[in-house]
Amino acid sequence: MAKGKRAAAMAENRARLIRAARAAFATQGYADASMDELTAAVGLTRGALYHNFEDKKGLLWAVVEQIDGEMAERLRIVREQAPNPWLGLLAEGSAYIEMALEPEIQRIMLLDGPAVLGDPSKWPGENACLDITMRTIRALIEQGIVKPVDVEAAGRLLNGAALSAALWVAAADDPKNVLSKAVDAFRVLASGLLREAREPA
Amino acid sequence: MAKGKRAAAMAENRARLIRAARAAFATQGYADASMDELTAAVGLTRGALYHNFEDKKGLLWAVVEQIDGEMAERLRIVREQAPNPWLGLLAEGSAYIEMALEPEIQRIMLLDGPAVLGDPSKWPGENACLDITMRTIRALIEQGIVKPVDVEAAGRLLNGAALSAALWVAAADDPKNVLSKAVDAFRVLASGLLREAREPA
DNA sequence: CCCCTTGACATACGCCTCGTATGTGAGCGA
DNA sequence: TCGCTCACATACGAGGCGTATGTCAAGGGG
Repeated sequence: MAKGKRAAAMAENRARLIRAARAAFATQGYADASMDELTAAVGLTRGALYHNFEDKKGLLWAVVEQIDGEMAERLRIVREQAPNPWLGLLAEGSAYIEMALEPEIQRIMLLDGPAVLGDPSKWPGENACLDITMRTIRALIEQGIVKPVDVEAAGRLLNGAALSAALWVAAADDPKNVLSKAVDAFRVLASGLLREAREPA
Repeated sequence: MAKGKRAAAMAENRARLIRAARAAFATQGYADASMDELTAAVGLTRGALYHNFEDKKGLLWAVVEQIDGEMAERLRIVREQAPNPWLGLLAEGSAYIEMALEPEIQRIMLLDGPAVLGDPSKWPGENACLDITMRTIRALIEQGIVKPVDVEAAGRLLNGAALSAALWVAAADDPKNVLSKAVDAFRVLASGLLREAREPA
């Protein structure tokens, strides 16, 4: 039981730093987040940071990977609960839009992440959200519900549309009203993928 | 003739600083661009910068406004050259995607801009690109070509899809091939807006 | 013609932050 | 028990931003 005492403590501290970083990055933004304050908030110093992570960017990488995994899991659940694949795709889109309303996701994943770490399509973990969308589209094409479009292209554009919608909703004075408009528009655009003009039951 | 000698020189210096900032921000990114180097590159010092602009962010604001205006003008020309409004909308989308391939636009307008200045939908100049797209959609709805969707919602999602496509193309190893896939997918999504399943001649 | 004000810019300074190099004390093997 | 290792703290240097202060040309009044 006294086996990995050091390692366990280190993992605990890593987790604490990541938790603090999520909060700091989300509220102050990456650039304005001070590593001194961040580490002190969990009773450590910058020494711990640069021992556990490569640098400030490395900490952001860790945060992004964690959030990315959480988002993918949530999207997976939403899709599996839908009555059919097509509605699953639409539900994914809505869920994505709603997730992007959360300040943490918006700030870290959609604003600072791309600016600091570069294009999300090159992130390791392959941007799990996109991966799920693509899988759904592929399945719909195989079932003949969706036109035989390029899967990656369609997935990326759909995600982009949802993201844009989310940012719009997030910045709106009247989020509820705007949210419904955004979801409607998303469905209209997505319907362009359908082989038949009418949606499947 | 010797009337506004001071003012003219100042305008000239302002323009030079903005030009230098466009280059520096595009190549190094906003955060890594040193104001000392930037001003020295045009034979000035930071004193001139903080006299002409509020601060580093203020310089970015000026750069963003300038680029935004240029993009709007280019989009306007593309739209006007199209044979009909619907093709104009598609051409705008393609043009937008292609513009986002330019490192300057990509880095400043799509990455650092939103991260530093906040959501683009709140930028003054109203994000002229979006404005044009919305006007086109409104006209198409009035002509009965496009479904009566919410104009702003449709415009924002279309722009978002195009933006996402652009980032994808920009980061691709094989830009040419990916570009055509992206444009195809954009047209498929846009076709969801059509009242009739088939495109107008 | 001189002086004085104004404004555009340069210079100098303080503060903060990041990254690294060095110190230190607890844990684990021999 | 001795000593090595490693996780972390401390100390230091470099650089960047923003501001306060200095300076010199341009223009107006006497």
